Amino acid sequence: MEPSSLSGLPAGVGEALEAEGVAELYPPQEAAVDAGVVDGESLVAAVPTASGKTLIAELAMLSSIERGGKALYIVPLRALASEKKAEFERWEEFGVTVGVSTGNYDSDGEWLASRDIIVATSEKVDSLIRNGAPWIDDLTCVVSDEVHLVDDSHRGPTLEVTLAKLRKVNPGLQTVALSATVGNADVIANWLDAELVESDWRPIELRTGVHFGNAINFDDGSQREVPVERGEDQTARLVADALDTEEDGQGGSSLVFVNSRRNAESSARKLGEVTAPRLTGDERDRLRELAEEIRGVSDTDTSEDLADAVEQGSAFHHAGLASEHRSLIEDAFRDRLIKCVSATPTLAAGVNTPARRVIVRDWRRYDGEFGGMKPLDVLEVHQMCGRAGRPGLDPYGEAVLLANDADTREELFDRYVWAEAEPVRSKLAAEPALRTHVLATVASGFAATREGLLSFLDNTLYATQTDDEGRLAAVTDTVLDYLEVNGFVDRDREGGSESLAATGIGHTVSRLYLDPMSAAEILDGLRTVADGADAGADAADGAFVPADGADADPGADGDEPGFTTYTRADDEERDAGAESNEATQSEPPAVTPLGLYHLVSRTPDTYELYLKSGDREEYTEVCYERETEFLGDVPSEYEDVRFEDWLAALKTARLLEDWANEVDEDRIAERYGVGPGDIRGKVDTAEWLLRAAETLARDVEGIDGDVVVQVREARKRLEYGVREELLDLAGVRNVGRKRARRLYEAGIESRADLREADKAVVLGALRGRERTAERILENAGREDPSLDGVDPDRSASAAATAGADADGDGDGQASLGDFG
DNA sequence: CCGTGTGGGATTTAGACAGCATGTC
DNA sequence: CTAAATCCCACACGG
Repeated sequence: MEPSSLSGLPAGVGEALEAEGVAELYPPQEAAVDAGVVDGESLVAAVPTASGKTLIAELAMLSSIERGGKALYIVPLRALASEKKAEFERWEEFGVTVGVSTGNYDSDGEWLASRDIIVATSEKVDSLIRNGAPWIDDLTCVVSDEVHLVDDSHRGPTLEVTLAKLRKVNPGLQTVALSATVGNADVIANWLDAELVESDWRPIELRTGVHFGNAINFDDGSQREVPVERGEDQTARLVADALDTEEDGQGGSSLVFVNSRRNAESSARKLGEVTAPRLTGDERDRLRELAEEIRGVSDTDTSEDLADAVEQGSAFHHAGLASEHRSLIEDAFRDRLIKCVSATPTLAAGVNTPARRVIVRDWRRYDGEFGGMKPLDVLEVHQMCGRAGRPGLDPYGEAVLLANDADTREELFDRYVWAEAEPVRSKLAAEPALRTHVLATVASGFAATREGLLSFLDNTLYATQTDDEGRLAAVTDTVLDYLEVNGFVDRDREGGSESLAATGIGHTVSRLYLDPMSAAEILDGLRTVADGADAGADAADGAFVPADGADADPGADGDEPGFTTYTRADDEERDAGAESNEATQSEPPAVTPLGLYHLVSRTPDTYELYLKSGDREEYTEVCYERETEFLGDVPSEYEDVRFEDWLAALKTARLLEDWANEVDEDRIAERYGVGPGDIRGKVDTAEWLLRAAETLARDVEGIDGDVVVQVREARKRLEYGVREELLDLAGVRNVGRKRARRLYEAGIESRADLREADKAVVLGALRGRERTAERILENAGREDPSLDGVDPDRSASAAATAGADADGDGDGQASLGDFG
């Protein structure tokens, strides 16, 4: 079937596809057309990665738009949103407009409403529905990329509920779901009332095999000799082999999957010895430039190590990298400049980064709950393998699993090569998931009664999959109790039915996209400040918290009945013993940034930092030293199982405090054992939660107005990464934490000072960077920012960084360090 | 005395979505 | 209940 023979697409699209080189649709694409994708039929396409799924989605969206409609493309990752947007923008010449909406990159609502295609993450779509984005009603086509992620216990329920809502709002909606090949695609199709197209077909041949001893044995029966000498590294040998095998005049790049960040880094270092000797002089030069760029992103050890590896033509990739690092690596790998990337699963499901050869070095990963090394899911390994073979560059792709002995080789064949991916199972019937979605469903008007709620939930994948009819209702009731007790939902039981309505705060929480448990924790903490001596009694009015840590169970996968007991906060207090609570009961604690950072860090919306050995001791000490700063009760060190989590949150809070005290990034990375990406991530999350806290504090009665100001300041200090006295300066564009501190040390303490100050001093403080200084003066609103003929005042830069590296101990003074 | 090598026990362990506007004369 | 690479430190060795 030729693209130009398709009817229903905007004029010229078929021809344009042919011009792109799509002379003939791929078999799965043709099957999708036969199933009616261009005629508005719903469809589930369960086909391998890189087999033309995106074109199926494009055919659906473009034909829908041609009929006067509007399409939404849902992605699982922010990075994919921009990738897809760029891809879809090639249709703009046919009059099709594209917009994106994600947490970081948001276009204004009205502008979005005018776009034909909107690309967004599932959470963002959920949020847009909660906030009543008007264009949701206009959608005629929704595409869900990587739907098999409904299986994810944390984010799957959001996708599931969001699709159910979209379909409810718009009954005629064409739903196109793109899935990896999974065991039960038919169940998904059944749920979405869609046709099913299932295929193993790939445009580029993929051979999957296992290497052991001197050869790779492939699934097609073929064998490739790759002898490994004694003492030689298996992975290195395979990477070298791919590089030395020229196809199209070029050696093949490799992607190595490993099971930890540290392994990724050490693997990249070792493989540099393989790639470096195979680089051309030109490549070496370009890699050196790239390495410099990487060093410029961040001055942490991680960044330095990455740059060192990259100079050798090898790189690592994991979530500890800053996002700029990640895209630099991804781009250079796609450009074949970097020959080999050692990665954690970040690259398996992320943006498109194919390689000739994929090496799955580690097929087991540590899992605390499992109690040891757990074999990866078949689906995950298949996704990794699917990265093998670059369309248009490689004639074939090779995926190789590594075995140390013959038994393992057989096991790997059985477990992964011959195996079908696991069936997808909904994780909706777990408390944390339902807590959020029940509130949102009620708040945004999808249900006004308990029965209505249950009947709405009947449209989810969970409902079509479960054999236990009562379970969803049981968890829903538990969650409703929780929401009612915390004042988010009003229930009215009359006769046989029960009406539900979100309270004012309930609406706010839903719109802020907070986990209701986070909101409860935050409100509880803020109220402690409001009424001082009455704090305990006040908390008892509204704040109930699960006592058994039910939420700390990420494995709640819908199999075990949820088990939660609710305890009044003041009972907790009594149980916990008096020693840690005396201070909070007798007088209102002064609100400090640390207190607020801890408050948001212990919320289920913040991912916990790992407590290393020695951390327990260290943070227990901090806990006592700074006892008065915590908002709410401190769990007892000896009697409360939550103490461990509390300490982990304290570690996060200290990281945030350091950031807000201008501690250098590399120092923080070292002190907390994290990468630059982790720091940015923590700061971002905390900023988001503090903003939400600010809104909550304003909306709720009984919270002191002064608290709102404190929350805002703590948040702004995180946003800019500066101490209080630099807030004004750091608000000027092009002035970050470093420049603000230098200006301040030079005597320029505010935006107003910038407008008045001696230009020579400004220039000196900015180390003689004329262009930068001019831009900054302009942004500060100076009338005549020109620095022509101004000589930098050298003495102004001498004081730079004094006090900038001080350890934060929360009293606003530089201290002598943390070794005392 | 000190740098270097060795061995065994201790330590550590993947990923990543959301909102939203502030200060001034 | 399950692993394995790496780190850390003590200790031995040789110059």
